[in-house]
Amino acid sequence: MTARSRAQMIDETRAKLLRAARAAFAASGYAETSMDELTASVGLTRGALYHHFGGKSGLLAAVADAIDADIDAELDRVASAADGPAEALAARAEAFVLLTLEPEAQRILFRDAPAVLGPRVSARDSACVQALAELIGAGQAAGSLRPEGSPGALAVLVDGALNAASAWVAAAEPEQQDERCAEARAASRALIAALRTREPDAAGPGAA
Amino acid sequence: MTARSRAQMIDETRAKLLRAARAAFAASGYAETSMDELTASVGLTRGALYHHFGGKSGLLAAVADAIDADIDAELDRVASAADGPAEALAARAEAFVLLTLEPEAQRILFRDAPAVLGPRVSARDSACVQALAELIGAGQAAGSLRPEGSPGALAVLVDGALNAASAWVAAAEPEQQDERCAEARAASRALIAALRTREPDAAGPGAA
DNA sequence: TGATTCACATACGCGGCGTATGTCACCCCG
DNA sequence: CGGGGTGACATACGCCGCGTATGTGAATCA
Repeated sequence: MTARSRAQMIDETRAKLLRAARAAFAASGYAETSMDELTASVGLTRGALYHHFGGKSGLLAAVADAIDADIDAELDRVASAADGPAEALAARAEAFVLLTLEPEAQRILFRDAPAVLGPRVSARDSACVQALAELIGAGQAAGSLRPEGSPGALAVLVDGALNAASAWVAAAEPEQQDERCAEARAASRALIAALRTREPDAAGPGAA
Repeated sequence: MTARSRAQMIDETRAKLLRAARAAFAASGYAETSMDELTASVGLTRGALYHHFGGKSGLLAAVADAIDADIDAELDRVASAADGPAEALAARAEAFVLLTLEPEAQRILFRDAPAVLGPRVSARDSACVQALAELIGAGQAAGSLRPEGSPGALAVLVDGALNAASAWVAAAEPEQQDERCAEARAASRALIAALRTREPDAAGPGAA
């Protein structure tokens, strides 16, 4: 029983750091979060931090990865209900704006991580972008999405648009929040709709 | 002659700080730029910095404003040649991706400024977003752009998409840069084209 | 059971920021 | 035209936070 308690302790240490960092970064931001306080808050010191994550930015990267994975998983669940890539794309877009309104995504994924980790990292980051690219490619192949533009590039654009929409909503005063949210979702829907071919797949490819 | 040299000296001090900061922030990033070195490089001390800009972040804000204004002005020139809002929108989008490839825009406008100044500031920042919103509104009114989605929200989305496209190109390895750039421009064109109405303004509203 | 390794804690030094305070030149007004 | 006031900086101080080098005790393995 103690045989594996070693490995368990390690995992738990990592998990504690991750959880605390996720909360602290979301609440106070990366720069304003002291690693001394962070580690002390879970009964550790900075030594553990540097051992497991290599430094403050390594911790940020791990946190960002976790959040991105969570969001992507949730989007997958949402989109799996839709039939056809164009529908799935629309579903993902709509859900994305809502899912990323929390400080975790806003502050960590959209603000701090790109700045600290660099765009190269934050572009690759996205399981979300990957998923978008695949859906767009499938939609183009099925004829339900306009064929102009490569799936990869379009995915980047769409992801950027959705990120901006989400940030725009989150940046609103609480009173305007709901109004902006509706506006942003409508605009997102319009943008995705614009990418679809106007004639349904009349004589187009059959099943999707 | 010395009568106005006082005000001139002040302006020149500000300008020296601005210029040095613009170069240093673009080259090394905000966090890695020491204000001691920055001010010393133009023969001043941090005292001058805090006097004129209130602090490091104030300097960043001033630099970001300047860059944004430069880009917006250039985009205005480009778009003024186009006839009709939809054409102007397309022209701005295409030019935007190219104009923002330099480190000044990439590093300062897209990376550091949003993170340090906050999204509220960096959303408002954009003279560019304003311009997009006006063009979209005009295009919708003229019938050359699809009417779904509010101009304000769509402008945010389009701006986000273009920012992402630009960052995506800039993040590429030098060898892939040209290829990605072409791809990004094509995708941007496709996105804007998708927002246009397919039938020209056949029996639509007359004047803009 | 002893040596080794690993997961942390401790200790140190440095740089950078913000602020409080000082100083000197210019401006205004009597 | 000269003295007080104001503004544009420079100087000095203290603090915090990071990274790294080093120490230590417990668990693992031979």
